[in-house]
Amino acid sequence: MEITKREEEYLETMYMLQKNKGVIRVKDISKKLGVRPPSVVDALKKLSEKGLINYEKYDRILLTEKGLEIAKETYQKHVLLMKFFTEILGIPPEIAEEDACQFEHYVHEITAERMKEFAHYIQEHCPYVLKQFLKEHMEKEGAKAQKTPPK
Amino acid sequence: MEITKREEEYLETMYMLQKNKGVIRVKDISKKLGVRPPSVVDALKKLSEKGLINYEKYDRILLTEKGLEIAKETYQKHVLLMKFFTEILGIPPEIAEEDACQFEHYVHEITAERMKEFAHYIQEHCPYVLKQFLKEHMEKEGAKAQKTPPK
DNA sequence: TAAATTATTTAGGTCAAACTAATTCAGGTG
DNA sequence: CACCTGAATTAGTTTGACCTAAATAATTTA
Repeated sequence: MEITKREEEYLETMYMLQKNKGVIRVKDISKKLGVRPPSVVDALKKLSEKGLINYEKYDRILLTEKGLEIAKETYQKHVLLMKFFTEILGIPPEIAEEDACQFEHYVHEITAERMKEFAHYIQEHCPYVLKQFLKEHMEKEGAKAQKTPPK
Repeated sequence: MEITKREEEYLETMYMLQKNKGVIRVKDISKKLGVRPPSVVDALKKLSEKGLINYEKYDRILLTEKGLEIAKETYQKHVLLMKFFTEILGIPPEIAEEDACQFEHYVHEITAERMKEFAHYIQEHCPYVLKQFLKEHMEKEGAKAQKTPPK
């Protein structure tokens, strides 16, 4: 039983819903992933067969031990990538989000780990250089944001 | 006519074959992408319909203007990501290769661009810190490499 | 509690991307 | 030139991931 990238994404989404809303509903998964409810149900059936969630129709959805493990790993990579993209590279959150959402499913463990280490290392050893880099590159977006003036 | 990630990958592969071998053959695409020849032929037909290659069966394969453009863009992202992973993070080439091969199809323009700028910036403003970081992290792999002693 | 609304599920497709087995073509050799 | 081999192609399937339309269950509300 192989697990696909997309299934990983479903698990991660369910994990976050569980954390934030307390329950996992088809409708919310559907909204988060931008797919229609029937697609979610298809996915739930497969995940259930693979023993990654407990799912009986019209009943509440729960991640199993194994499912939770995968979801957490994925989520951690997501967080780590987000931090790197926003705090080191200064990428705007919405864009960083999309990049992280894809890369988290492909990136090797070693690369993810190294990105985290690098971030710490730079923040520790040359914080001013980093600050300067971010300042120079985030002015642009600041300017863009001004184009749609408040109020 | 949308172009898929996989089609982008086919185009990039063909571009590299063109550059390295002078001609593009089904067999070589097949080998590079790890798929069987019939799958390649399927892909070629679609790419042809989309006007990204010139393809008549049993005849030589050529990228069109548009196909070449996409191939080059993808290839450039690939190179840039490879540099970042190997020169900044110190990831071993084979692993960096796989990460780049996926991410190149998803990464936003701005993120890719920023990675390049960041690399230059760091190499310029704190080369010694970077050297030290790479040194510390590449010893491990050096050690691993020793496990299979030469000769 | 019966009716209306909303959520979920089933049934039946589509499309991309792969596969195997079988066929056709092209180039090189006896 | 006929044959052989390897490359390319066709035909027919499979699987993952999605969709729409229709049916069913659950929940809210009058």
